[in-house]
Amino acid sequence: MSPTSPREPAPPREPAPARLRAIPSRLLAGATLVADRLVGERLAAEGAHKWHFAVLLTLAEAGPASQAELSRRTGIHRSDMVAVLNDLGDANCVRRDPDPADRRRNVITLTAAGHRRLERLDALVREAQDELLAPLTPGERDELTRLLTALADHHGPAHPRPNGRP
Amino acid sequence: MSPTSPREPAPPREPAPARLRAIPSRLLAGATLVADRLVGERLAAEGAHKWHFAVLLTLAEAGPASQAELSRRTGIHRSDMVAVLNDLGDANCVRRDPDPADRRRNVITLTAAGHRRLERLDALVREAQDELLAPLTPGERDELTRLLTALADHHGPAHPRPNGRP
DNA sequence: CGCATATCAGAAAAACTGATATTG
DNA sequence: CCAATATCAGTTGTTCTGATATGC
Repeated sequence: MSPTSPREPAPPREPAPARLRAIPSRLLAGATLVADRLVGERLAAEGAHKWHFAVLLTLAEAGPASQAELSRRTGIHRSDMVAVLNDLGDANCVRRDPDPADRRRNVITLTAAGHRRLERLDALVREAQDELLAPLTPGERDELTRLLTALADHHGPAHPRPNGRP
Repeated sequence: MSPTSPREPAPPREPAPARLRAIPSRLLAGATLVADRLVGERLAAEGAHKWHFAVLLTLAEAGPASQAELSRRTGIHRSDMVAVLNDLGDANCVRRDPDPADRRRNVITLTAAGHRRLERLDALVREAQDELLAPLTPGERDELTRLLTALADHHGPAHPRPNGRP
């Protein structure tokens, strides 16, 4: 049950070469790994995944939407959105009603329970961010966020995109 | 063959909610996705993966090592190291000799061809970093690297670690 | 015996592909 | 007829688990 239970005795680490440690893409990957673990462990303790949080927050901020809209806004693939909404629906966090104006669509709406659930998950996610950024001063945290936002703005929405493989 | 060939017509993007976009762990994940694509595409064009680069660089900087040492230094799992070294061995980039002092170990050594291969891959990786960091000034690039290094130093080696799942 | 090493076979998680039926 | 939507079934990629044989 405890999400913080390493079962292997923490392998002794040997130092990675300095040149390897200084490569930005590797630093990013490492930080993302830590961040995903901090967020994931906390959400898992509540039986949730980051997808649920992303969908709930998107509904709260942008209002009811079709599944395709939610997919584009959160970056979760349309095929995977179905299961996420099944989970949220089973927990009565969202309603899924056919759109009378366009009967291909389902209108996904946040319920009161969904809003409460979001508040709980949001607290956990904020906690995780605090632990992640603990070694930085408040000014440095803002600066990091600013720099990462600049990267996101420049490179476009960094959601998973279609594979460019033949 | 072209690694930059999106085959789906680039789906129209709807804006992600501001609160979602401002979460550091999500910004990190997005930047990592972009970074991995930039690096991966370039290396794939040479028939390489980031693992090959990491192993070659580690050998060049820290000298010959056993597979277990390489695994701990690069963060690549021991089980996966085998295939990576098979690839590098097939391309004559490394030699894999039994260690006379400890016959459980293989001593992995960088060859001259491996060193040339590293130089080529290193140029591609540097290129990718430049494209990734293009929107930032040189000062900002250093600052980003500094902040990410602080995170890495604080949270320990951010290599994939054993799963804390029962 | 316990522990590390190299290796292999396969599970698990995540993202993606492709097909389908339905509706605009 | 073509485009979008929701859904399902299956594939690819990567990482991790578990087991084995060997040697310290």
